[in-house]
Amino acid sequence: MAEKETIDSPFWDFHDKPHPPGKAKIMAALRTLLGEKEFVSITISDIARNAGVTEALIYKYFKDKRDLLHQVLAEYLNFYITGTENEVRAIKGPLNQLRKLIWSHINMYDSNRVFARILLLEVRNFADYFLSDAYQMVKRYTDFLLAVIEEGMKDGSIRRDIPATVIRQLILGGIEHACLPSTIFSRSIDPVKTSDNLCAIVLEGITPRFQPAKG
Amino acid sequence: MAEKETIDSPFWDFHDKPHPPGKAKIMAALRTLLGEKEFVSITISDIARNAGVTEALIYKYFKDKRDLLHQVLAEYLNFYITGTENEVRAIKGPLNQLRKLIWSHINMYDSNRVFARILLLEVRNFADYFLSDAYQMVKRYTDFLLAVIEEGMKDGSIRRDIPATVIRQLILGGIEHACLPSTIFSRSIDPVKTSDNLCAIVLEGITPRFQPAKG
Amino acid sequence: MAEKETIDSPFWDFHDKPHPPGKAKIMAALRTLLGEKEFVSITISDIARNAGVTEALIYKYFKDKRDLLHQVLAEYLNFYITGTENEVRAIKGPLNQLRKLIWSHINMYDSNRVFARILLLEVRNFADYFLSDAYQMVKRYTDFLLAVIEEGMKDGSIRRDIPATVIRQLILGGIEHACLPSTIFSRSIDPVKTSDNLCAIVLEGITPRFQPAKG
Amino acid sequence: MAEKETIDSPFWDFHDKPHPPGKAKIMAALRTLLGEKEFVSITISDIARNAGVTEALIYKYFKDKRDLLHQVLAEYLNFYITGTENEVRAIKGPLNQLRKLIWSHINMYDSNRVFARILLLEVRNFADYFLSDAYQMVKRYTDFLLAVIEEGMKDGSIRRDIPATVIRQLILGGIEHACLPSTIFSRSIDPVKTSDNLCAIVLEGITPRFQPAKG
DNA sequence: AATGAATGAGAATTCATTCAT
DNA sequence: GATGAATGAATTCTCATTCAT
Repeated sequence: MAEKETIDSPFWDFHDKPHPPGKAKIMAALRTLLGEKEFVSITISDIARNAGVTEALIYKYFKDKRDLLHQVLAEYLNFYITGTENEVRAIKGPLNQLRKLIWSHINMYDSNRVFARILLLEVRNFADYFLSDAYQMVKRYTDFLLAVIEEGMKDGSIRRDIPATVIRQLILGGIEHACLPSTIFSRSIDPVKTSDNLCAIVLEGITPRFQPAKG
Repeated sequence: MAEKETIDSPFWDFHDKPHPPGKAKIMAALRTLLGEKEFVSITISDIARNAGVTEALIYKYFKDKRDLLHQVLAEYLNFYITGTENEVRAIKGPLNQLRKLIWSHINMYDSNRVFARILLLEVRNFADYFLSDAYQMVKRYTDFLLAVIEEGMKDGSIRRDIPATVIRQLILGGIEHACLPSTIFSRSIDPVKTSDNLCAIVLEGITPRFQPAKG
Repeated sequence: MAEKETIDSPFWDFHDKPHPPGKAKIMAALRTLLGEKEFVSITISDIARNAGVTEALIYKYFKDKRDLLHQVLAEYLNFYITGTENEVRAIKGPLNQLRKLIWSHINMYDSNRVFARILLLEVRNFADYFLSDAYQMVKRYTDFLLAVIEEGMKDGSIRRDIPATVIRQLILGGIEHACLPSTIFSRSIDPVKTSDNLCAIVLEGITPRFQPAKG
Repeated sequence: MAEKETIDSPFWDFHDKPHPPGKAKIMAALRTLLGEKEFVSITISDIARNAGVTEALIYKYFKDKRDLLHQVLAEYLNFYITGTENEVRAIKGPLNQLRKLIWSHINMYDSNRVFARILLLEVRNFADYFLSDAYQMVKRYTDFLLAVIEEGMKDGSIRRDIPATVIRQLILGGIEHACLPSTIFSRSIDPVKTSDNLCAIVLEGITPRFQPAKG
């Protein structure tokens, strides 16, 4: 998962126009605090103190507390999704690509609890999330996943009698199902084992097979 | 799961001395509100308004907001556990009893989302829960489960080389794993299918079997 | 200080018509609690709990919290003043009577911190005190003190060129001055030494003396 | 006692960086209210109303009600102590300095009842006082007093056979004893007479004297 | 680009008190 | 003579947010 980049430069530098220092400090502060407690119990005052800026500055850059969360999320998602897309494209064969995607996704949840919790828990109940850039990034990601599946249908490696969107739902649901409890109770996930298990079931189910001759 | 009783009389009437009207209204109000939003975002003022009482009355009957939650929980658990114990005792054979228990448990989570969410999510992070009556009820329940397992060991229907507490943990963990995601995202659970799956794995694993002759 | 009575029967039984049990328990509870904390931080609920009665009963017998305080005070003052008057009357000579009075007063403050604090601190800032029975008792006491002084003026043992009320004020002020710091900081008072010191100054000042022949 | 400064500029302007207007108004409001009633019965809402600010602003500048009290106190003490130190240093001879110190102290209690009451009564029962800046100022003051005494020992004007700290305790205890009742009952103190009396006893006791030849 | 000052709305909790029975 | 149920007004404190500079 893009080890190169994380060593040279963290994902929050990955921008055309880098953030002004204050904005960057604020986002970093929220990231830090999310590692310590839930979003609801993080206060603007916490964030400001942690960032070494005044509370007012937060409202210069962000509409409100949730907007800050969404921007932090979008930034991370942009980093993760862009990286993953590139890596996946470098692989041959839709099934192998799916494997890679599933592993990457689970591995991301495991190695980045903060974002796992935000994505799986904090963000979904609020309407404004679905209007945010972060949600746009997620859509870009699921569109990419869909494209991989459709590619597999086109080249015959994935059965065509189940709608691609259903298959996508199955995969995303499976990942979620596998990672949610660990995320909630802060247990670690074994990404290899978990993705292997999931692939065993899912890939088995979606690949076409010889019709066994009846009778 | 004691359908009969829920028709004639709801579980919150199940008491020798019924609650004073105000207390009952408060508990009912919390139950209602928990169906609408998370515990953290329910305010005392919400509860009071919903119950049609003053905020002060809540503090007459409950130490604080969490104590109210625990009492609501304890009341429900008392109802559920007592009912389940009776039904399970009426069944012959520890394995059948386990089956019944597992199904009841999952079915309770499915048909009572509010309590499922409280038990699986809201309550665990706070120390005072473990001092509450509600937790005592849970302990009574898990003791009962343990007793069923031990009974099975005694009569030979459950293997004796795994500690009973480990088996219990396996069952409870399996139930949790199966129900948590549905609970969080308010999806419905298919209790029969879910418990069948779980039983298939668990019961298979804990019943003794003929040693296949080697070679 | 009336040891006999305190052994046979405590002062709160000293009434023509004894209190109904609930009332007695309430007053006893306040007395107890005053030994533990300030009046302001004693709640009606504290008192009720301590007395083993309901809060409502307190309002059956007392207009409000301060009225309860005043009644407790009045009861004690009645006991103390009646006892002291009798003892003082049994003594011959106004100067000896004054001595006795001063000692008794100081000794009461020392051996009964609760009442010392109430009288010296809690009660004075509130207008309703001066309308209470307790204040009437205090007036009876200071009247008695005045009478002793006037008796001394009549029989020539006390000088007549200072108004009796001024002398009384001197005595009461002296007692207060001597006892207040100990009361506030919960130090013990040595009644004998303290009253001896006070008498040395006061009695010296108020007794008539030979006019030294001038020049 | 630095009369000059109190005319030109009140002590609460004595700072390098003056307080923000809101903070100053809050502190002034508490000072005012302390002249009217006890600290315990002054509410945050009282203070805010009196200062013409919102209650929330109080918590911007002060941790809580007691912290506000301590800061008000510290500010006054800083003013008083600094002024007194300077005046005392301008005097020659430790005994004269002690005289000045004692008079200043008593005079301060007399002319500034509000602070006298806080220092003598309100503040002592609470642990956090002893962690406050105000207490640090008091310590600075008593250290200064000790230094004067030790200076006197060095130059032979104060006897060396009593520990300096004991002498200090004697002086401070004497002042307290002399001022407490007047403070509580809002009577005025005569600083000259009171300090003369105190000095008569104390200075007499601590100066070395010719040993009278025995026999 | 950033700050300092201030706010309004509302959170949990406390407490003296009332009243019908 | 005593209780059980309930209240209203206050209290301390929190927090997201705004705005002039």
